[in-house]
Amino acid sequence: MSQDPPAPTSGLQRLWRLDAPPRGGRPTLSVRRVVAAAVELADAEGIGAVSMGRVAEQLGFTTMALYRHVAGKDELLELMSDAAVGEPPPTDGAAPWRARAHSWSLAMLRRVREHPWITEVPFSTPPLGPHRVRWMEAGLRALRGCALDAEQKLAVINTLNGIVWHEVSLEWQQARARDRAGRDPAGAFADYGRALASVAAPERFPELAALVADGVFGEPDAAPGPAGPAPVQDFDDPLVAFAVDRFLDGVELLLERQGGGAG
Amino acid sequence: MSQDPPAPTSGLQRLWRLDAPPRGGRPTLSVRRVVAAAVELADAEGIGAVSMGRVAEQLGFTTMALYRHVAGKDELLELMSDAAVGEPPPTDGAAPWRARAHSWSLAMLRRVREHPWITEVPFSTPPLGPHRVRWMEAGLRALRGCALDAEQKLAVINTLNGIVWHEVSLEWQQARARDRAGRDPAGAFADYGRALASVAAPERFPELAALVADGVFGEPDAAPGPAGPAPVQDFDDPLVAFAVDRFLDGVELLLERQGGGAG
DNA sequence: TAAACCATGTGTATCTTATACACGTCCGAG
DNA sequence: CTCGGACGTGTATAAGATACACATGGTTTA
Repeated sequence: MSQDPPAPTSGLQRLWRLDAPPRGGRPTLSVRRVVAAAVELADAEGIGAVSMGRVAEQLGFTTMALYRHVAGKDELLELMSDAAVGEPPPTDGAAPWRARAHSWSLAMLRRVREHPWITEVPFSTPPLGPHRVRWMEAGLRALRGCALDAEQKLAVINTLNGIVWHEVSLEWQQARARDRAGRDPAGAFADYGRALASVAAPERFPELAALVADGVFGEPDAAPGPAGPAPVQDFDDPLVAFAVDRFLDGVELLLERQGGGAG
Repeated sequence: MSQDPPAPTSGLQRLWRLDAPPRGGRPTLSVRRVVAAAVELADAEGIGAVSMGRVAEQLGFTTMALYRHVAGKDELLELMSDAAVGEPPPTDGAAPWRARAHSWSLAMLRRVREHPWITEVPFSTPPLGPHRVRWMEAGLRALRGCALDAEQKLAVINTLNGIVWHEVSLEWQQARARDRAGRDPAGAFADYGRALASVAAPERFPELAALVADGVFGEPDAAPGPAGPAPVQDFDDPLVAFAVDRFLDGVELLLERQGGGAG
C-alpha cells in the first residue's frame, strides 16, 4: 500500500514509465519488448498485421502474456506510435529559427516515412507520449528567437506536423494502391494517375484533367503492363519542401510586417 | 454483354455509380441508403460504432443484406468518407485566387468538422471518390489565374487539405480526451492542458512548460472538478486561419518573386 | 530458513465482428 | 406461364480482443 498509489493516470504513466525497473523478478517480457515487436511487425506488414496474437507469437509468448504489460490494444497502438516517432534530432543552436524549423520538419518527415503506418493509427488521444512531447519541445526550441507569441508558435509546429503527416499519408496510400494493383491486376489501377484519368472526365473536371494530362500524377504513357514493379519514386521531398517553405515564408512575412525584424 | 462490361474496377465504379438505376425490381435497399445510414451512425456515435451489423439494424435489414450493395466494410468506409465531404461550394469567379483558396479551405474545414470521424477512417486509397475529386477540381479552379505550375497547384491544395485535416483531427482527439475524462474521472485528464502540465517537467521541457503556464492549452486554474462538462470552445478557426493565411502569404510571396505579378 | 506473496505466464472461455454460402422469393422478360 | 436474376435471409465460420482462474518461481518477511 505504499509504493504505487493507483494514480489516476495509469495509461499516461505507462506511457512515460517504459523503464520502470523490473519489479518482481525475471525480466523476460517487458513493455519495451512488446512495443518493439509490434513496431517491427507494423514496419514489415502494416498495422493491419498487428494483432495481439501476432505480436505475442513474434515474441514467443502467448497472447495473454501481453496484457501483463499493456492495458490492451489501444494502449499498445499508442505506445507504438510514440515509439515510432522516436527522438527528435538535436537543435542547432547557431542556426536561425527559420532553418531550424525547416530541418525539424524534414527530420519529422523522414521519421514518419520510416514508419508510414503511423499515419493510419487511429489516435484516440492528443499527443502525450514522451517522444511526441519531446518533438513538441524540440519544435518550440527551434522557434526560439522568433517573435511569435506562444499560441502562434504552437500553431506553427502543428501546421508543420500536419503538412508532413498528410504528405506521408498520401504517399502511403498511393504506394498501397500501387501494389494492390500489382497483386491483383484486375482490381485496381496501376497508379493514382491512371485511376484519376479514368474518372476525371475532361468536360466535368477540366482542371483536373489538365493536371493528369500534364503527367503530374505520373506519366500517362508509362507502360500499362499487367503488374510492373512500379519504380518506387523517391522524390525526397520536393512536394513537402514546397509546402514547408511556403508556410515558413509566410510566417517570416508576418514577422516582418509585425515588428520590422526578428526579435 | 452490352451494358456493363465487368470492368477492372468494380470498386471505383461502385464509388461513382451510386445512382445506377435500380436494375431488377423493387428498390428497397440501395448503396445510397446504406451509406447514409452508416454516416448517420458515425455522426452520432463515431466510426467505432459503425459495424455492418449496426448499420443493417439501423435500416431494418439483416447484416448480410448490406453485402448486396457494398463489397465489404472497407468499401463502405470509403463510400462513407466520400459521401461525408459532400459537394464543394461553388467557386466565386469574381474573387481573386487568394480569397478563393481561403474560402475553399474554410469550407473544407467546416465540412470535416461536421463529420470529424472522417479523420479517423483508415484510408487505403488515395482520394478517388466523386466528391473528393470534385473538391480537388474546385480547389484547382480556385487557383485558376494564379501563376503556379500544375505540380505546385496540386501541392497547394494538398497542403491546405493537410492543414485542415490535421487541425480537425487534433480538435477531435482533444474533445474525446475531454469526455473520456468526463465519463471516467480517474482515467484521464480533464483536458489536454492539464495532462501536458502533468508530464512536461519544466526542467526537461522548458519551452513546453512555458506554453502550458501561458494557458495556451486552456487555463491551468480552470476548475479541476471531477467531471466538469468542459465548456466546448468553439474557436471558429483562429488557429487554422493562422496556418492557412501564413501558407497562402507564402505562396503569394513566391509568385511576386517569380513573376512580378499574378498572371 | 520457512512461509506468504505477487508478478508473470498460461489455457480456456466468451463476445464481437466480418464475411462466405446456400436458400427462398418475387419481379420482369421472353 | 415460366425462367433467370436481383435481393433478402439464415446459418456457419473464422479472426480477434479480452476476462478469468490457475500455475510457478523468485522476493520478501517473519
